[in-house]
Amino acid sequence: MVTPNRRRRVTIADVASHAQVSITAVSKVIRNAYGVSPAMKDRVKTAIEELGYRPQAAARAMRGRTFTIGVVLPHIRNPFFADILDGLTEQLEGTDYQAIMIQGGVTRQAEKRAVDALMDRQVDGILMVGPLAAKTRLEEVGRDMPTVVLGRHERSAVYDSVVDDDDAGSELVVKHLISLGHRRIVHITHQDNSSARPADLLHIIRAEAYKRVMHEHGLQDEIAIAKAYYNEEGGYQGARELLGRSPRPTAIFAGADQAAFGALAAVHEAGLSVPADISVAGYDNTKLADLPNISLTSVDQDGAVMGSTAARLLLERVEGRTSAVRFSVNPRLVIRHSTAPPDGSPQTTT
Amino acid sequence: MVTPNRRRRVTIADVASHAQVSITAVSKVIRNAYGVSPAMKDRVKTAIEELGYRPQAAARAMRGRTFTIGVVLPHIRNPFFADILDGLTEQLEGTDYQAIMIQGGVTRQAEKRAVDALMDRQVDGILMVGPLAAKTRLEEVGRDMPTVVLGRHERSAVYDSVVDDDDAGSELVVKHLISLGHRRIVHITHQDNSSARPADLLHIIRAEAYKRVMHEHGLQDEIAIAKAYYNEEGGYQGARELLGRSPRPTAIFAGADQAAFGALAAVHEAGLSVPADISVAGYDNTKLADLPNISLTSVDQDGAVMGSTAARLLLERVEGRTSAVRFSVNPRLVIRHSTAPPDGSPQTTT
DNA sequence: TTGAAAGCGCTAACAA
DNA sequence: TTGTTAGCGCTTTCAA
Repeated sequence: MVTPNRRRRVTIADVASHAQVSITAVSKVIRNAYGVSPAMKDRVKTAIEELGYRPQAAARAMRGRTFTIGVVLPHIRNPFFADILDGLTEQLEGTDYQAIMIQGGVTRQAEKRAVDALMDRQVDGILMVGPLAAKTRLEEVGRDMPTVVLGRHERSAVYDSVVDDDDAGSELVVKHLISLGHRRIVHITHQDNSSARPADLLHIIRAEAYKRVMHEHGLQDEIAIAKAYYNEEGGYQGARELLGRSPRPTAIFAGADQAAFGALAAVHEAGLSVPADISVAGYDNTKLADLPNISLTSVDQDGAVMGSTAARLLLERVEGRTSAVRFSVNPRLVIRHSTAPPDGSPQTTT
Repeated sequence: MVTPNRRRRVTIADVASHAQVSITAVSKVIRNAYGVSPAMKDRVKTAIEELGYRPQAAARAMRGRTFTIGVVLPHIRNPFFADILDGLTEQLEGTDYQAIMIQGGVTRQAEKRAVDALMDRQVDGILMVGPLAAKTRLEEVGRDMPTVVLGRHERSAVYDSVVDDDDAGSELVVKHLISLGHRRIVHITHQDNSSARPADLLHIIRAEAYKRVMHEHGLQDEIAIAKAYYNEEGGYQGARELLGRSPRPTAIFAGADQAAFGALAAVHEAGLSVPADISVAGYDNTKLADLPNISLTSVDQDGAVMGSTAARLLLERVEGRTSAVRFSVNPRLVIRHSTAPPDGSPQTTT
């Protein structure tokens, strides 16, 4: 037994007395502030090393920053969020900032609790990924602290936005299916719990783009949308509902890969095969979509770039920027084996 | 524009003056401490409501708790972690505690940074999921604060452990394959970056159990293990390596579902079909394993129970328990369509 | 039952 | 360049 019980943490005062300097001097060194001689800096740094001193975020928070970025994720089950987080982590690497995550959950109430929890903990900035809250609430948060919102399309003057061009991405999928010769193309969208203006939500935008493109190709009578969830279960339920239509659709466009996986399950269960009997496409281009036995046609939105950009914007705000910035990534269609012309019809181009 | 710029946060002093009581009184009320009359309590609660007061964690941290539980996850790409987190969140619901997550990464150095970051932020307790650190380091953490370690098998007197019986789980899979008539059963394990004693790591235990059962059935000459990673890419690489053996194995047991998905990809790519040409099994029983077009035989370890237990143990420690507790869940084999007798051989039972 | 006051570890204004 | 000192918002003795 090396140490008996909980040991007292080394404080700035310990470092000061060990280095025989004032507390201020130590504070200046750890903050890289002006007005310290190289000699002083050395002595202090040595003392810090020797004692293994680390500043306590709580004490710093009382006067200044916590060097903490709070990230609110609805949940961690969507692998796309991992890409975002990777980009964010990479961008924060080398800075003094640390990202902490918190689950926002699937209700606005839980999400508010999560955001409040981050504010209570005095994070320096907050990144909200696909939040449910209304714009007014987001602006409330944005007024209280540096804020970046990822995945919502409204424009605000008080927080920054990072989005994918969901309208363009959705259009890519639908046009691809139409060019393969499909007409009975159906869509699985997300049943949200949001109080946002519908037009600002990515799943609504994807669904609207689907409708728009169908219209533009004279296929308005074929439009059919299942409202489920962007997850396996939702995709399964949605596909079951849509497969029950008569005549049966020849292509399913799920608004997210996770839902597309569920749709694939429903299709198999119905004794149909992909893509011979029915084509399936998703959105997000998750790693799983690339597995040969799934090989799902999907839309790639660069999550890592979204994450690193969000981090950069957040740090800029922490450093003082107050003007709002909006960043948009361009989606890219990744065609795989889950989409093909409908039963033997020749491939045509529109 | 409702508020001009960053508004000052409501403090305990604001509440006190608004309620015309002392700061101490307010403090007592928010802590549910003894010695407050119901009348006082009412007045204070009303004032808190009216002002929308929320205690600042940083200030509380200077004297007492932060009501924060820190969770270190290697990454968030493994859906099994989501199950753990769900259990943890549910258990914390209703308490004043909030869980925050931080990515530990894949190197010991990054993991240490993450743990240090949590300590700097004065979390009340820490849950480490599948850490890479050596036992000595874990005990160091455990001596400094309430600690629960999930997924590591060593026994410690200073922190609690939550584990799956990986030996039993692995045995279930291998015996299942043997009973189907397989002999050339190979295994994909994880190439770790840990400085832990090998025997304490779950992937080593799974691999050792595989070897043990093979031995027990006289199949020691068929043992073959690929060291890759517990993710899609690793499973793909590992399976490619193992499929190159001659004669070709008839069954692949991947130590994790994620790796099994990659293995399925490699098998398909090799022009083989599952389970006709080769059986594949995984571990973790993730949601994806249940999709009909994957239908992966896997081992279920109840992640939600592990997560909620971890939270319970952590809160007990925060409340003062110092004796160490170890909790183990029993794995359960879930047989699906990815495993079957090898090419037409009759099903036998061992 | 109530409240005054000290102090947690740090930052920053100010003085030397 | 260096150090003194006044808080930041809470909790917790201790006295009234």
